[in-house]
Amino acid sequence: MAEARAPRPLGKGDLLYLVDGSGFIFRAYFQAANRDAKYNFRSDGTPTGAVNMFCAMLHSEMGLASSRGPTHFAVIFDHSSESFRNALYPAYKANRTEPPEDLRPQFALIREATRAFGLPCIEMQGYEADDLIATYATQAAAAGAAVTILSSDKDLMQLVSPAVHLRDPMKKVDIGPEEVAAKFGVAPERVVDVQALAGDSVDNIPGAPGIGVKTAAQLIGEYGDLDTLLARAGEIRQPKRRQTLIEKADQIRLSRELVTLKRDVPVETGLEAMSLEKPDPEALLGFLAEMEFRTLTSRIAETLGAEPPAVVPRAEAAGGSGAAGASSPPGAGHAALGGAPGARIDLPDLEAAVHEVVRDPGTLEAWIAEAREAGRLCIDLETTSLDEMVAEIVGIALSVVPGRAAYVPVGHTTGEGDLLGASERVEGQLALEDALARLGPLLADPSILKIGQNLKYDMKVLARHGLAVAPIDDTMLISYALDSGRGGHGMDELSERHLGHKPIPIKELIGSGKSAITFDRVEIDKAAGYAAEDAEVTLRLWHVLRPRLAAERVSTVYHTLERPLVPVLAEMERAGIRIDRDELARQSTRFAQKMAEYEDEIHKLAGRSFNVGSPKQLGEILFDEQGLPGGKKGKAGAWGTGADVLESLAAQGHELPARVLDWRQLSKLRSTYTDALPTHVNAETGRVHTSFSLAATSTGRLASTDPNLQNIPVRTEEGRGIRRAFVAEPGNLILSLDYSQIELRILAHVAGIDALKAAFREGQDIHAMTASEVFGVPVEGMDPMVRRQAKAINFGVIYGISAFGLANNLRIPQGEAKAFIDAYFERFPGIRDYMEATKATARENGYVETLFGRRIHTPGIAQKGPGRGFAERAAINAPIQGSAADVIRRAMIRIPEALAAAKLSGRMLLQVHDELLFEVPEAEAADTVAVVRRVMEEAAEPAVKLDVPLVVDAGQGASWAEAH
DNA sequence: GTTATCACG
DNA sequence: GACGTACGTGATAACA
Repeated sequence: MAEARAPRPLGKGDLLYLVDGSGFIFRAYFQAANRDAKYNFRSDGTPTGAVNMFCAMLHSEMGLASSRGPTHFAVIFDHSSESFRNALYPAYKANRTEPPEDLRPQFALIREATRAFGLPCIEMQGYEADDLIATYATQAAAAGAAVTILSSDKDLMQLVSPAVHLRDPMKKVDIGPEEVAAKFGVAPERVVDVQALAGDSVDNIPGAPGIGVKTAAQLIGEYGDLDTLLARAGEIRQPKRRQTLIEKADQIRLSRELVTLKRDVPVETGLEAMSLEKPDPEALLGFLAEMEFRTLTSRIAETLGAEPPAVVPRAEAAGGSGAAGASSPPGAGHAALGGAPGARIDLPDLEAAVHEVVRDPGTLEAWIAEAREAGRLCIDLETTSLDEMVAEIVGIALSVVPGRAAYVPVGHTTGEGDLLGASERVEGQLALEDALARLGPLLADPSILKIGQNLKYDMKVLARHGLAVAPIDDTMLISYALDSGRGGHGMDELSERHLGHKPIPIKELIGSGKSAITFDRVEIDKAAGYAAEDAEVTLRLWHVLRPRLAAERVSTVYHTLERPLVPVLAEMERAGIRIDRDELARQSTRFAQKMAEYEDEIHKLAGRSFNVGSPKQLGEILFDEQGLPGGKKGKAGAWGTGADVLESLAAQGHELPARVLDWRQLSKLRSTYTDALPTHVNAETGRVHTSFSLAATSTGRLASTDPNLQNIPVRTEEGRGIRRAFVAEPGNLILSLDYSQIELRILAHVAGIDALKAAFREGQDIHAMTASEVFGVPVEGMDPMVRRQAKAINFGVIYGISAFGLANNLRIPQGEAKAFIDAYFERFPGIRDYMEATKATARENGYVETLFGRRIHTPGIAQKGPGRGFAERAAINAPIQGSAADVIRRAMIRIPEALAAAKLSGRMLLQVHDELLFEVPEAEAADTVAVVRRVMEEAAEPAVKLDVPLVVDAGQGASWAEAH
């Protein structure tokens, strides 16, 4: 129950937000149009996009979740286009245009929305919103309160004072007296004088012809104020200006009257009525649900701690029939959707989609026929596990046209499984094998496009049933090609970003954490609503995203680097890699013994027992109790105990940190590798099957998960032992082929550094050569330390070098690091040029590109503050890391066919950024190396002809340790 | 769920 | 002149 509003007078310590409602409306409208105009309608056709954005903006500005938000809040609107100013000057705002057609019906709804939020909604005949804002701001400031006006209208800048600030709701910048002075060149009190002189073409204020803001500010600065200026106009040197000011004095005074806001409007609503209260959930959520804002309804229900009401699409409610089970398409659109793939079409309302549960072969065949007719099909499997190697199919969601989707349940069981696990198959489902037998030919049909979100998952599950899926289009990968760097590419995120719709969270069906159930135990009707929505949303995303590929010139990236990799990775992942569990168990035991010894020693050194694995406790021991030097607390107030800190303490001769480092290394190896890897062995295949994410990184690299096989230890002897457990089947060998220095080679190419290119062509030691050039020492008999430093510089360059970073890495003073960098740039000025050029590109375009055209967006490069340096270094690194990633992708795509053409039976197992791992029959090892090496070294061609050779090193053995 | 740490290229 | 920084990832344990 909402409490009755208690009027609370406003005074010192209070903060009043005054929203320029009319400005907000236009912002909301264009924001919505920008998002995706197609979805800005309620199911009955009422345009609601601006209402939706307006509500979202209000919600965020009210700051209900925060305690530092406003105490008072009001939204002010223009009553009509006429005001007292028209009496003064009939042409006032005469050249304003009519609001857009689809915005006009939203004005009333927006006022309704404001009231639903429980906010005063204020307007007055004869006055503009700005006058009311001026009046309230003046009153509030006089009462000692602070005021923030939410508007981007520069006419309001005259109101700014220490107590009254202006804030642009989109740009989120706060405008105080200093910012006004920066913009107008005068203090806020004199802004009207400047405006009076400069005039305003938007509002049709005449002003002084030939005088703009710059000149006006200069004149006011010189003479103090407008009256003085006009009185002493005769003194002005420039004849033309003098004449204008004398002749147009009346017009200028009139202009000032027009731009000066009225601060004494006889307002009816008092400030006390603006005290901000929590909205009445019933009224607000009711309104939002009526508008059919599903995402906003649930989000706001969450802030209010209330139950979100059901959102029932009007069209459907009016039609009277339930959604599920209806088999005829809604009147909208089927005919309109027959266009070519990716053609621009009008999508029917998402909230009104029809979800059909398919329980008999005939209905499934009807859907299959429809897909054949359309030439495409969106598919999404529901299964019992995220692990494709064990997942059982529970249901299949299909969609052919937006607006309709089907769910074919095949493996649902009774949810009431008791502790004995007794759960029975639910009646009324097609048999899995029957459904797959019918769908199989469709999925393999080369004339039918299969659309999905992360189809690699579905393809792997289907492959276990002997089904192939081709050709495909993957919305996740389309998004990745288009928008890498702009956010994630998961379906829920894409739906919110592009469709303005929040799909049903899986949590609502299966719960989360320990109490989560498997999908087969979800009721069929619930599952259908969820699954059908996913398939339909995916198809809608395809309609929205696919045309952008060509329009934004990233089709080639998608078609040559993303899509063809899907079947290749699916096969690698399905192959898996054999691990020697006994070897890992032996190592684990050895590590455990060693750790126990270290632990005893550590506790003795500390003088008491504690959890060595707790950085917090360790920090207290080292820095509070033992008082060791060099302690630094992080932002959380905890002592830093990272390896770098402990190493420097150990280097000073302290034993405790040295032992902790030893302990930590073993702890890491044991928990992450020797103990965790065996749990990932698949019961059926006896091998470990990682999953490669295609769209996880911003640069085009893959990422390996569950388990991550791209970070198996190699740098230390102890760690390298883990690789002995990655073994080939008897009679086979592990092959490892890796690109030598690929990122530096790409740098030499893109930056066009002749000396580096030549060094690579001649096969020189690139770090030694760098050292020789930078430090002026001969390569022969070089001090290994000097080479190490040059190596660090080379890596630094790839990362967007900074003196701080290099100093940290080499543990040298920052000044020395800077001298190194200066010397380096002195010798290789082209590198600095390249870095500057890359930053400039990123600033101009908002993205950088790899050699193969992959785009990596760099939002954040424009911002000020510490974030920018970050974004700049990422922008420098991205084309280099990304081009290398593209090269190995191209190689991977070609390798299966190259092996097949050479009649070689070896399998590709893993990719580790610049390395590929294979398992091959012993007899084929030499030939396989030859074929793969050739493909890898030529991978850039013919798209790009590198000025430097790519060189691939190869190794082989019974295990990864031997092959590397 | 977030943070600190550490494994890889 | 100060600020805060090497690029890109994922898994684990501790802690809240």
